[in-house]
Amino acid sequence: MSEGVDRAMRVLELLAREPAQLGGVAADLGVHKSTALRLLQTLESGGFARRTDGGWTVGLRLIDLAQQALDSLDVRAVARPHLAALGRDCGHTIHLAQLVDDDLVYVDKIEARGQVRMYSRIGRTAPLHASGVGKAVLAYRPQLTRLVEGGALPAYTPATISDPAALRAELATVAEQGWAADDGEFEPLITCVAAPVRHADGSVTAAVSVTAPTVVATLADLRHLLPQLLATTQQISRDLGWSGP
Amino acid sequence: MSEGVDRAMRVLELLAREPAQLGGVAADLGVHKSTALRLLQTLESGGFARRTDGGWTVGLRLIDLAQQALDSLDVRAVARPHLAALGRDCGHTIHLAQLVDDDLVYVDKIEARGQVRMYSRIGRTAPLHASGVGKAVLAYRPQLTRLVEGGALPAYTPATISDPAALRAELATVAEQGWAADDGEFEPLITCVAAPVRHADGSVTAAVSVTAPTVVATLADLRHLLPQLLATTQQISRDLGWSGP
DNA sequence: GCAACCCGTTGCGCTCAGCGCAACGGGTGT
DNA sequence: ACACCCGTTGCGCTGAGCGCAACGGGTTGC
Repeated sequence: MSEGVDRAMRVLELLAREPAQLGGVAADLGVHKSTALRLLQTLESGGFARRTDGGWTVGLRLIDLAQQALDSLDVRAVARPHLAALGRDCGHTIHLAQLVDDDLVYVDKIEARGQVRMYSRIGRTAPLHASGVGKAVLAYRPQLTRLVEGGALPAYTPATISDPAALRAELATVAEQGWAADDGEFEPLITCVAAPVRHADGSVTAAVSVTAPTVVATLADLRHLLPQLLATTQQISRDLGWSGP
Repeated sequence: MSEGVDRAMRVLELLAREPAQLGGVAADLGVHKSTALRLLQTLESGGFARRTDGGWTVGLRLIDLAQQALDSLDVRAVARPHLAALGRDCGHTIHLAQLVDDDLVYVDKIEARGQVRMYSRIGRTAPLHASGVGKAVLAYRPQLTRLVEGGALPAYTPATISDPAALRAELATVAEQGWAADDGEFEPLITCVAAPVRHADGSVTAAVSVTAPTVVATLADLRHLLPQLLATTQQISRDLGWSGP
């Protein structure tokens, strides 16, 4: 474990939240100002941090590298045009989430018209038991389902499914119908429908969702979009080499 | 200068390009495998690197932090809905580039329908003398123009303006007409029109462009979109607090 | 089935990279 | 003019981090 590198990551976590002055960085790390300064100077030399009027902020090289890493994800590259088309057709926010180890991470997002604020952001994880994309993936991964059921099922809203038996029943329904819904289970007043994306070998490691605030579209409204959603995820799956049902 | 942190940044540069095995990382850094392994383990503990079947790759925490840093850019948040609307209206790729110190960096991009490959990517810098957004910013920043003219003006294509006097004349035209064009000056067969974005104090530190391959739209075609582009950049400027001409 | 090879990994002794301290220059506020 | 705070640098000291040697495991070739 490298102490300097650990500190550097903590600095970047801090600066991503908001710019900070040297004294604030030193205090946050619990080191002398000269130590913090040298660390920031090193990060600056690599483009990972930069100076602003107010102090220090995240450097653009970090942003460039992150974008490069995102662009190299196969699923995202293949899915992008399909997601864009679906977004144009239905006018709602579209998400693509991919399983990474045991976490489901948003890797693409087509935002709807108008300023709709929601939790999801590229790079953030989706709760497996309390999101449409999460349930759309869990329904086809029994081993991961057991892992999730064996852990805590936090109740984010009154609608969250926190009972393992209820979750199992819900996932059986999802598997049967081929899609999942989220009716305010993670964020109140945000609903979505989601469907799984299959890899060439048929395994499910990603999912797509159509999401909207309930003032814009109710779950019933979104269900009308299931044909387009399913067509989209099947097309993405075929483009990934899946030979179909 | 922290050697460990410097190495960590170099590892991330490597992994963003493509996943690598431990031996490859050690060789690239010029250190022992045990040293490289400990460094990777540290990065993994912070979520900046993760293991894959093939070795090591960039971790999703890095992507999340980068997205968070992007989301905190005022210009981007304000501009986003306007760029989306412009993209819908004209059907071409829209860029937002912001000046950071003396570099102009793409901070947002609305991609057109269809798979159009071009150099620009969020996080990458645009060449100031050889791009529409670059010239749209330079035209209003005499000091930066002097800096650019005093340096090299690389010729990326036969159309690149490499002569300082010719660039000065071009920038005078841009200032007069209020917009810039790029007719294959950076990438052959890629054209755009661009206009500056003003901050509350009237200064120019960002620009928006409408870009297309010439097989899709010629420069003459894009010029027809100038009214919408100018309306968009003026609206963004007003939303940033600019009181107008 | 066995040997050779390569991978990732860990414990440990040694040393120099990185630490905090003290001092500095500069800007701001009273 | 003085006090305060900021960012910054040189330097002596020490423990964090280095490479080495050895390990376990998987794969390949014979």
